[in-house]
Amino acid sequence: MDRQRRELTFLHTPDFLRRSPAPAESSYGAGDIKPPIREVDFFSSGNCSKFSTDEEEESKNCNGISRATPSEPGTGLNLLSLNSGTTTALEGDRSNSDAEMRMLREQLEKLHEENRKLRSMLDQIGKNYNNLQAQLMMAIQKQAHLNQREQQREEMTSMSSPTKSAQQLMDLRPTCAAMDDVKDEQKTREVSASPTTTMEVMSKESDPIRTPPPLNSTNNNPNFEDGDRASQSWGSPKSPRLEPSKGGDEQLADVPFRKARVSVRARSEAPSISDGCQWRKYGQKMAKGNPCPRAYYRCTMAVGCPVRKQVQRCADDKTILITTYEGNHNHPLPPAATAMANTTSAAAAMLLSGSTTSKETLASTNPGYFPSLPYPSTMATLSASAPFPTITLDLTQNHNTMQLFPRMPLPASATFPLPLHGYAAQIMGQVQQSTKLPAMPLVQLGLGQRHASLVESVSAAIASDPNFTSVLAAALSTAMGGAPPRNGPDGIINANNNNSGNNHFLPAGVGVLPGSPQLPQSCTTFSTN
DNA sequence: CGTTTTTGACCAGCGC
DNA sequence: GCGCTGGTCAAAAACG
Repeated sequence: MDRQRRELTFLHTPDFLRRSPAPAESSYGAGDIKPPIREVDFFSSGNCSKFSTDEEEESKNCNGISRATPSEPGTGLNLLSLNSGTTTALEGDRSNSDAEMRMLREQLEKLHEENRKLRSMLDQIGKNYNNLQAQLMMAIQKQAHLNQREQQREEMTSMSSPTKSAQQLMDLRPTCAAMDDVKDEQKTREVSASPTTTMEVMSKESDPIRTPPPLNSTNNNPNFEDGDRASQSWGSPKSPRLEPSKGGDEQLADVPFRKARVSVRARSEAPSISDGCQWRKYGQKMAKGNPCPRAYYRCTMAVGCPVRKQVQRCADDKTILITTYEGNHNHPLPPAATAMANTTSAAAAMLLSGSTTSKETLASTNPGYFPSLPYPSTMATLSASAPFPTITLDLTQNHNTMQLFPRMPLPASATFPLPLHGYAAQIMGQVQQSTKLPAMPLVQLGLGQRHASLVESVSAAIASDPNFTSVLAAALSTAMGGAPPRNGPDGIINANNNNSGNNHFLPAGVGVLPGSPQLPQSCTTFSTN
C-alpha cells in the first residue's frame, strides 16, 4: 500500500522527473547514493495501470486527480489535501473564500493538465515499448526460419565447423531446462504460432507487478539452477567459480555460460548507476592500466543471490562509468529493475546463443539482413575473445536516441535495472532444448554457429530501430545518477560504440524482451579496461 | 547495535 | 616454480 501510495503520488508530482534520493549503492565511498524511493519505470509504464497493482486503485488513478495522501509532502496530492482542509476552514471565514477557491481551482486544473500530460507520455512510452517487442519477435521468427533451413544444410555438410566446439559446449551444458521440456515445448509452439500469441505469452510473463514470480521459485524453476549453483559456490570459501571438483562435461558446459557478461558504458558523475537492485560492496581493487579502482558488488536483494557487478571508471575518460553484471538473480526484481534487466538479458542471451568465436564488426560484415542501419556504428558490441563472453552496451556516444524524451529531465536516481534475469534465461533454456526440439523456431536461437547469424541479425534489427535505441538510451541515461546526457547538442545519448575498452564492438542486439521465468544465465556487464 | 564499507590478505589462473 | 593479476574473503572501521 505504501508503494501504491508513493506511485500514486508520483503520478501527480509536477516535477516527478526530478532527482530522487540516492540509491543504496556506492562504489567509491563518499557521495553514496541511496536507492530511489520513487522510480521511473519507463519500460513498464506503458499505461497508467502499470503504476498500480490494484485494479480498483488503477481505475482511480487513471481518472485524473485521485485521492489525497496526507503523508506525501510536496506533491500534488498534498495540494489536494490542503485544498480539502482549507475549504473546511473557509466556512468560518467567507471574506477570502472566493479568491482562495479560485486559486485552488486553478491549482486543481493545473494538476489535471499535468496528469493528462504525464499519462499521455506514459502511453507513448508504452506503445513504443510494445512496438519494439513486436518487431523483435518478428525478427526472431523470421531469422528462425532461415536458421532452420541453414541447419538442415549444415547437418548435411559441415560436421567439423570452427564453431563446433562452442556448440558442443552448449549441448553439453547441464540440461537445466530439460526438466521443463514439455512445458517449454508447449510454450515454444505457442510462441512460434503467431506473433500475437508470442507477445501475449511473453507480456504475461514479463510484468512483474501482475505476475510476480514466487519467492521460492528457485526450487521450482529449472532456470534457477545456474543461480543456485552459483550461490553454492559463493557459499563455499574462496568461491571456486570454475568448480574444479566438477569434472568432464558438466564443467565444460557450465563455464561458458556462467562467465557470460553484459557490460554497459555510460557517462555518469555518480559513483555508480542505480539499477533498481540493492548491492553490497565486497571488494575494491586497483586494476592494471587504470588509475581508478574497480569496485565489486553483489546483489543483496535476496540471500544467496549470485549476481555480481563491477564498477569502474574508464581510464581514458573518467566520466564514463563501466559497469559489468554477471549472473542472474534468484529472486523477483522490483518493477523498476525489470525492464532494463530484460533488455540486458536479451543482450546476454544473444551473446550466449551465438558461438564463442569472435563476431567483431557484425554490422559491416552482415549488412544483408538490415542494410539500413541508422547508425554508423553500434551501441552494443560482442566480444567473445575476452576471457568471458561479453556484450557491451555503449551509451557514451550520441545519436538521435532521445527523441522520445526530448526535454525530459533525467532523474539522478531513476532506476536502471541491469542485472540480468528473465527472458535471457528463457531463451537459454530454449537453446538447450534446441538440441531436442529442432523444429521450434525460437528454440533454435542458440545453436552454435548458425545462431551467430541470428544473433547478429536480431541485434542489428534491434539496433537499427530508432525507437529501441531511444528507449534504451533513455533508460540508461535516466539511470545514470545525475549525469545528464552531454554527448549531443540536444542532450542526446549516442548509441555508438566506443573503443576505449578492449572489447570488440559489434552491432549487437539489445532486445527489450518481456520478462519471463528467471533464466539460467542472465547477466549484465560492464566492460572493463 | 545492526548494516555497510574499507582494506589488507588470500587464492586461483595464467604466462614466463 | 615464480610473479602478476583478478577476484573474493573477512576483520575492522564507519555509518545510521
